Amino acid sequence: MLYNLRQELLAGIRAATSDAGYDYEVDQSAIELEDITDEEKGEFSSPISFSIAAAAGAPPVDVAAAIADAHRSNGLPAEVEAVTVEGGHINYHADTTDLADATLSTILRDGSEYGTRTDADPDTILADVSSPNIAKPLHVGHLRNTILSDAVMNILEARGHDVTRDNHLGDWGVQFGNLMHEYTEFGDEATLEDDAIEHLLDLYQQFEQRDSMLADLEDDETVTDQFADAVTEERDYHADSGKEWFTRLEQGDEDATALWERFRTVSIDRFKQTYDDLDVAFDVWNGESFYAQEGWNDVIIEKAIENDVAMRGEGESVYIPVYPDDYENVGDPQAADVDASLDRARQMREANDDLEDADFDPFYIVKSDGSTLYGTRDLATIEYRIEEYDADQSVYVVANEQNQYFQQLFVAARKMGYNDIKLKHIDYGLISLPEGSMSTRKGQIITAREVLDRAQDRAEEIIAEKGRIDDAEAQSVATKIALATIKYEMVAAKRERDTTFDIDESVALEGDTGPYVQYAATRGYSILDGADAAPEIDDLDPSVFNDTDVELLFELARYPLVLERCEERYDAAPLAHYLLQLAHVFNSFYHKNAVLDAENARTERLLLTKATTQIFDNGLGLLGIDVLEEM
RNA sequence: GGGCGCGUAGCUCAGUCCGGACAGAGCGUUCGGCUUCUAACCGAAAUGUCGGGGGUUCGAAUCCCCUCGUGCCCGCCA
Repeated sequence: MLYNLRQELLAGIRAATSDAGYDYEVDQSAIELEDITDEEKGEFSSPISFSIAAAAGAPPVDVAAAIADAHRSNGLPAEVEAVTVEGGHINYHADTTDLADATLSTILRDGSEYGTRTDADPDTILADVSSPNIAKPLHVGHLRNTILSDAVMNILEARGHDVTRDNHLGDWGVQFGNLMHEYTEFGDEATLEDDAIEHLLDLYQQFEQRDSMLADLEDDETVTDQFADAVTEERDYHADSGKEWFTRLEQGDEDATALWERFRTVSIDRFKQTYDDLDVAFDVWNGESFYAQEGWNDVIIEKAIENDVAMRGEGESVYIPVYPDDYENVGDPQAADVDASLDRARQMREANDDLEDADFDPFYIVKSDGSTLYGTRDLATIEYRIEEYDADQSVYVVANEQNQYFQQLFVAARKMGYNDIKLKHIDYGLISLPEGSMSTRKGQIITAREVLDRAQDRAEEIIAEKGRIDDAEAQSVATKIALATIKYEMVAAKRERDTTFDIDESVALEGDTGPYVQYAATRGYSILDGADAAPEIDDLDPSVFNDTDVELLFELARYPLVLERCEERYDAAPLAHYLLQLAHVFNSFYHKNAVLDAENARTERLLLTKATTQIFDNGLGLLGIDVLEEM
């Protein structure tokens, strides 16, 4: 209702401004939603009189009064009771009766659909989500990605779009060649059988640590030349063998493929356990290997050369030049403006002996040894998404350390001629630990498993302390609380922010947490349980509502606006904050007001309670958090 | 050196994109509230040079410039 009212008021202000004799372009920012507790400001307010007054040389109060008068005589929306002018602001006061009636009937009618919308022309959105690398365990960073992705995609679906979640596995690349080398050289069949992921991680870390140690030795000036040469030889032996394995894999070699498939299978089996525990799912698992094995990489390389947007470098290498002025608005199909011509790059290359000095970044799609790299696969993914899905948007939930890479990818994609698709990097901040940043290579990680287990243990402890839940149910309730804790924590900070993940703090169940919201919802259910019959909307008498009731009503009414904001930002944090706020208001509501024993507002407050639990259900549901009847 | 973020209460963070009326929460601190729909709760109090400086504006936490601090990226890895 507030959603429509806002649009109606905007049109009204536009007309009133013009009728009052002012020439001013009224846009969306002219109308603001105010805090319900501030009576003076009303529910919506507009400050446009200040800018008009500044230009017209008249006092803002007079301008505001003139616009308000005009609006009044044109006719205010039915839901608006009065328009007032305070210190130059035009304030619209909603009619509480209408607000109550419209909001409650809408929520109770729409039920689980409340807040969602159907888009007549929905976008087909293909999303890279979760995207762990195989042969490594899931860690806290994957937890943030997976949970944030799930919530954002749920919200985009609620906003009417058609979303396909692609768990874009990192299952291709030279790193797996390295791993095959390490396994054939040092691996152990029995250990692999026993705990595949752990063994593969050990081998991976062994390869990386040896390589970086040898690199340090090479640079060490105190060693003899002869020794340094030996070090280089040793380092190249391993690195070359790894590259060779990957090349064999790309060429479909039987042994390489068999080994790779084995690594991949054990990894996916393990990932699925964690995804099940998190209660998230994906529509497709088109890892990077898919695009390589299905020939999409070749399509890209041919197309790039055919369209004359790529040039050849050393050996077999091929790259797309990216100029510094290509980046602006590159994700937006309407506003992107790239220079696909190779002329500038050719001139720059001639003018500079060294490619490093040229004023463009080469976006490589083929390496000098003829193998592909992640950029090739990402372009292939875009091609595939357009061809197979007719995608309107290709979006990527990937940490912000890859910001620059995605900008380059998008430029390269535009140059390839993918001009009608929206490209969006949904970046999020890195998670660090209290003791410093994480690194899989150094072995400093907290696994997703550890986090889930600790949260579960903590939730079970607290349930035992409260002693309200039967032992039989305690564990499943604890699981839901533990998940609420983790999921809320992972989306509560706005995406862009780096966060420190303190496991002890995030399993605390007080204050600004998922369980706080769950608890409020549970209280709602508990109240509804105490009523003999479900309240009927036809029995609603909005005149009995007091300020506390109206405050809650207002929170309920603005839920759709919150989802709109989430869609705009591709973020779930505004929803998480909203639900927290709703929980606060609802907790105050039932503390201040008796519901079941209300003297003259029992039906009305039951309706409010029912509507509130509905929104907890819907909103927490979008965050992937279950509501509990008891806790 | 270049690029991209971030800097708001002791701590963790909303608000910034689209400038408006006294800058908001949670934790922690102090005080009060469970024979009354679950106290995983509620009420009250204290706490701020919105990193600093300049500019634009009737009006700046919000926009622009400079600066300091901090994180990440700058590989024919992903």
